[in-house]
Amino acid sequence: MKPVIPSDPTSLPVLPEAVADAGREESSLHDEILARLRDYIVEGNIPDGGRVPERQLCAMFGISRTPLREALKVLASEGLVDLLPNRGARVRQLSERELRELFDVMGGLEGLAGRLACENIADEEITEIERLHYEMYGFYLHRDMHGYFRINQLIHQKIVEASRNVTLLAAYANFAGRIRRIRYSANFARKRERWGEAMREHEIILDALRRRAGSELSDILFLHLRNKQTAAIEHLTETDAALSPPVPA
Amino acid sequence: MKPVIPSDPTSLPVLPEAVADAGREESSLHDEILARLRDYIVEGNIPDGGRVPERQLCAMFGISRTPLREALKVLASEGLVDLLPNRGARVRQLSERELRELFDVMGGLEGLAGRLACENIADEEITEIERLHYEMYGFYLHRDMHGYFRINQLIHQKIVEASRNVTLLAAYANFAGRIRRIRYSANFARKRERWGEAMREHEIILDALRRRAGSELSDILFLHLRNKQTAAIEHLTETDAALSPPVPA
DNA sequence: TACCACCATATTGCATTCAATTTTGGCAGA
DNA sequence: TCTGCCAAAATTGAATGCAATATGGTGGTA
Repeated sequence: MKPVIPSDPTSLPVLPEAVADAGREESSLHDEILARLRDYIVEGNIPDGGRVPERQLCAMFGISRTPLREALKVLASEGLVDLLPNRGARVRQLSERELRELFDVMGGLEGLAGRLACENIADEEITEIERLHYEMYGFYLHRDMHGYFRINQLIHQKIVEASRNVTLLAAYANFAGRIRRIRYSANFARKRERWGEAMREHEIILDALRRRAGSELSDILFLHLRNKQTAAIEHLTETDAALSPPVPA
Repeated sequence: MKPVIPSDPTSLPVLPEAVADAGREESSLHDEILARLRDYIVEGNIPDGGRVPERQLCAMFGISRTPLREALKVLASEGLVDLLPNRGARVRQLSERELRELFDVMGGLEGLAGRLACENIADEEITEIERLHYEMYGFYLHRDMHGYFRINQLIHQKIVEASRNVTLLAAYANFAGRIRRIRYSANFARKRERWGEAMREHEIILDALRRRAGSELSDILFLHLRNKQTAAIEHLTETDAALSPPVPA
């Protein structure tokens, strides 16, 4: 008398987790679905502006429509999808303007994080970030973009964590999720010259953090994100123009 | 065979809107319920940490549990309520720590708004804010706290709007909603000395805005909110100690 | 041939229903 | 009287069903 019978594997592609997670009778199916659906969308499995077919996803996840619809409402409030009355959900496609806005908000949040971090960070955390910084510098010298980016993300994450503000951390994660789709493609957009510039900015960031100059760190972090914004927008408009004609509403 | 029979008015208090809104067959019932429920909670109709009784609210709003539960999920993602598995929703009671964090995030967002406003604000908008500023100063001189506060909120709102960033505007509104309950009670917490201090800060804010000194404005706005934070926390701990013993989980 | 009206189908929104977990009340035993 | 346990009631989580709206296709007319 299992409550959820995983949908017939022969009829529709069932994601592996649908079966694998049967073991962990944790808390709520809703949260599970929410996280899975968010990942599914963020990872780009549905084209920009494409419909999010309720019934199909239900079959895929092996659940009924109720928890899926709840998850969709939450994702809509997070800004990942648009919910048209009586016309279903569509994955929200970010206009260039929204992308700019998101980067600016991320910049503001990181700036805030830096300011707060200067108040609260422990010396050994600074040491850890210094270590990461030099590790990243190594990747820069070896022109290892992948490694560079991994450490880069980690440093920013460490700064946000050092703010000791879990509310900020959650908001940051939320906004980061919204641009993650873009970031995937923009990761390797960095022109060489921008790369060096970013590296220099990171040195200033580290310096300000060492001196615990909150206001200064706030400024440089915002500017750092602004420059990321510019690079991402440039990359996006280039690839957009090359690849995808505007999707009809 | 009407699908929804509005609950018997004699049995439970039905909010007036439940009947009044029958006329405007607008879009989704869900959004309507979401907004109404959010207001209902924000306005403090449910005690801090108290249970949010699904069935009772359904009766009150005259709907079934499905849309209400959807709304609850969204409110949970907004941080207004906690959702305990199999144990229903409780209005999230803000710890002092969370309150501090929220004020800091608000400060960060306002600081960001100020920075962006300096880039984008039109001259006539500055003139308008100046006008509001002097109007507020009048209320200050006449010791009219209510009027002062109204204009104060308006000025901050105008700055956020001048950022020309609707994403930021939405995030700001979200966080503002979370502390609105507190603000209601903290509105009149301002000590006289703090009041003068706030007024001086506002003059610096206006000055930085006039000179479009973004980084400077960002700093002062954050500090301004920090001072508000301190005042609110002081007020809250005072009244908390006086009025309410800690609510058991 | 192009355009519009109309009908069949699919999809969505919400209510209802059912299973499962928690909570409560009571009872027995210490 | 207090404690532990068990059963009944209440409440939640998820599935299903039904009405309303959108979608897509067909036929008729200009």
